[in-house]
This record gives sequence, C-alpha cells and structure tokens, in this order.
Amino acid sequence: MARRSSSSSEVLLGLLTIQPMSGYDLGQLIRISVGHFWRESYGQIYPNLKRLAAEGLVTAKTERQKGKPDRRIYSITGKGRERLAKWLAVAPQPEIPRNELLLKLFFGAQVSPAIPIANLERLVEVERALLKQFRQAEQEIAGNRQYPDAPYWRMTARFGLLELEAHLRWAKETLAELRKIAGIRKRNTVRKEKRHASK
Amino acid sequence: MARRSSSSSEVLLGLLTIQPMSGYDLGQLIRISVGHFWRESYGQIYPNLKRLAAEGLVTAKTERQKGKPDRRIYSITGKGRERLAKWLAVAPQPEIPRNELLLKLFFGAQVSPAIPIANLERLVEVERALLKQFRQAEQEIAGNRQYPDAPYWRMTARFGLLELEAHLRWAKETLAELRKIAGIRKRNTVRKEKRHASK
DNA sequence: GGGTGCATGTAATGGGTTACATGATTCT
DNA sequence: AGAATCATGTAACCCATTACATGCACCC
Repeated sequence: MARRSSSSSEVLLGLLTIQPMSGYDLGQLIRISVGHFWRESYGQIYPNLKRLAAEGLVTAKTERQKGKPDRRIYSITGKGRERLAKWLAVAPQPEIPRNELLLKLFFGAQVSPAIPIANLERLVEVERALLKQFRQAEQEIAGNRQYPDAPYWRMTARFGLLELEAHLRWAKETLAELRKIAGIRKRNTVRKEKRHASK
Repeated sequence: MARRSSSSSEVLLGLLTIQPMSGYDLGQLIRISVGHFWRESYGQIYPNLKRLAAEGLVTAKTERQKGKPDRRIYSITGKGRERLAKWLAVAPQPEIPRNELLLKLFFGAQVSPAIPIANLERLVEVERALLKQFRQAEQEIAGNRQYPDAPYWRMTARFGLLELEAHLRWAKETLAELRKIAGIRKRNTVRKEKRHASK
C-alpha cells in the first residue's frame, strides 16, 4: 500500500503547538514561517483539520465575530502532541524534487543560448530579492529568545540562506559560461556570413 | 482550468533528440542523466509516449527480439522538435519543493535534540556518498567533447554538486549547534537531579 | 528453483491544487 | 463603485506513484 505519508496534517499539529489557531491563520502562518520549503493550500488545510478533530488530535470551538465570518479555533490535544512526536521521530527519506529550470537547461543545446541565459537571469533576479528578504528576516529572528523553538526556526532559515547563496554562485558561473558559448556561436555566424558575402 | 503543464512529456521529447529509444530506455536514461532533479515513473512514461505519438510529435516502430519482449522504438519528429523548442522558451516559474527534513527540524523543540541530530547525521551520510558519485561523474563528463549537449549537461551536474556542498556545510554547522543544545539540556538535567538528591 | 533483468502496459489509489460559492466589511 | 480582506468549505480535476499482469531468459 505504501501510503505516501504526506505530512500535510502534521504541519498543522506542529504549528498548533505555538498557539490555538483557525484554519485561516494556519494558512497565513505556513506561508510566512515555513513557506520557503513547505506549502499548503486551503483545500488541504480545512479537510485535514476536520480529520484531525475526528481523530481527537485537535479540539475545535467556534468563535463568533461581528461583521466577519465565524472562526473555528483549533487547539492541539495531548494525543495530538504524541502523534506529532511520533512523526518527528520517523527519519525523513530524501526526496528528489523536480526542477524545471534545470531540466530546460539540460536540453539547452536545442535552442539559442539566449534562452537559457534569459531563464537564468530571471532566476538571479528572483533569488536576489529573496536573499534580501531572508537576511532581514534572519536579523529579526536572531534576537528572539522568547520561544524555545527559536533556535530551530533559525536553523531552517539558515538553510534557505545558504542554499540561495549557492544557487546564486552557480548561476553566476553558469551565466558566464553560457555567454561564452553565445559569443562563439555569434562569431561563427559572422564568419559564415562573411564567407557567404565574399563568395 | 490552469493546466499544471507538467513537463512530463517534454523530458521524453528532449531525450529523444539524443537518439531513438524505447520507453524502457527512456526510464533508464532519465534515472542516470537527470535523475538528481527529475524523476519519471513508467506509469507516466508509457501513456505519455502514446499521447505524443497520437499528436504526431513522435513516431514509433516495433522491433522484434528473440527471447526478449518486443521493443517499441520512438523517434522525435520535426513537429516534436518544434514543440520542444517552444516549451524550452517558456520561462520556468520558481517552484518551492517540500522538504520534510526541514519541516521536522522546524518543530525540533518538541522532542529531544537527539532526534534532529540523528536525522541530520543520516542526511550527511547519504549526501556525502552522493557527493563522491557526483565528483566521479563530473570527471567523466568533463572530457566529453562529442555532443553539443555536453556543456549543458555539465552545468546541471555542477548545480547538483554546489547544492550538495552547501547542504553539507549547513548540516555541519547545524549539527554543532544542536549538540550544544543537547549539552545544555543534559547539564540542566544533571543539575536538577543533584538538587533533587540534595533536597 | 528462485531472483533479477528486459519490456510494455493498465487500474487503483491518493495527494494536491484550483475554482467556485457565500457574504459582510473596509480600503481606495 | 469596485477590489481586497476575512473566513470556511466543497467539488472537479489532474498528476503521479504503486501495484498488478504477463512471460521469457539468464545467472547463482
């Protein structure tokens, strides 16, 4: 059967250890806290919360609001914490994520070098912006001595930082190589044109 | 509708530019060439080849063998090359892959530091082995001046190498920090025990 | 004799995203 | 007036992996 144990409910349990929250809150928090290595859509969050409640891993209470829709606030239970701890102890098996940029680069010879160059330049732009955000965020978390979780949060942030830096270094060296290839191709083209002209 | 254009057929087209191949061959080749950033299962390859043939992007002929099952050999057509080129020109949008190891580390405070430490040590082992393979493979591709694709293959291999190195550096520094945390926790535990004993 | 490799294919299953529905409030 | 935010939820769809089916040959 090999159920592809998805960890989609476990993120919810994990974040609920910080404090009780609604599904909507969880969605927000996922984006800003673990967003650089984990995504969850609401189409996944809401049904999973229901399942967790049915299993007794979380409890829910409805909070009425004026002008705004009701909120369902979920809290993790003792049983939920046990489940979380058990999941944490299972060694994560290494996954190979798909990387479309690399795949396209792999077939780069099929098109003009201008195309992989443009793709890489776009990547550099995006990642440079991300890097800036990251360094700022790191500073903010750095001073945080409140939560016992803070050191762990810093470690994952640091991962993102180092990976980004590695990507940028690679992109820089790769762009240089691609431009060299483009240069050679251009010179060849020019030479061919000259030959044609002088013929 | 937003069809999540999956690039699953495009890998096949791309690899078929190297030479005509069977679905089985494609599966093998995917694993050894782009395997470190792209996976494809046979349950995906065979139906996709059929679809590509129906669209006229590849042609197929059956090759009889003695003792072994027949092979269906696929070749890319002119139309297929066009499709591939068009796909290559579309800028890949950055994807955020899920990383279970990081997710578990993020919630590391919920359990004994021994657990994230063990997870990281396992990662280091696996990635060190991979790194060795990578360096060997790089050497082999390095001398390859045959294919015009070779430079591009080298670039993607280099990406894998730099990323692995970054991961290992991060793991090393993170393990050190985790061990420090484990040490402090141990000392505290000891002190508490002493206090209890002297009480 | 039993495992592994070659080779193709389909069906079951399940994870996950996107789109849609609803509706009040607040900002531009 | 119209867009965005808050808030929950469901249905449609899609993509992908896994399991299963078949069958011969080769090696230990």
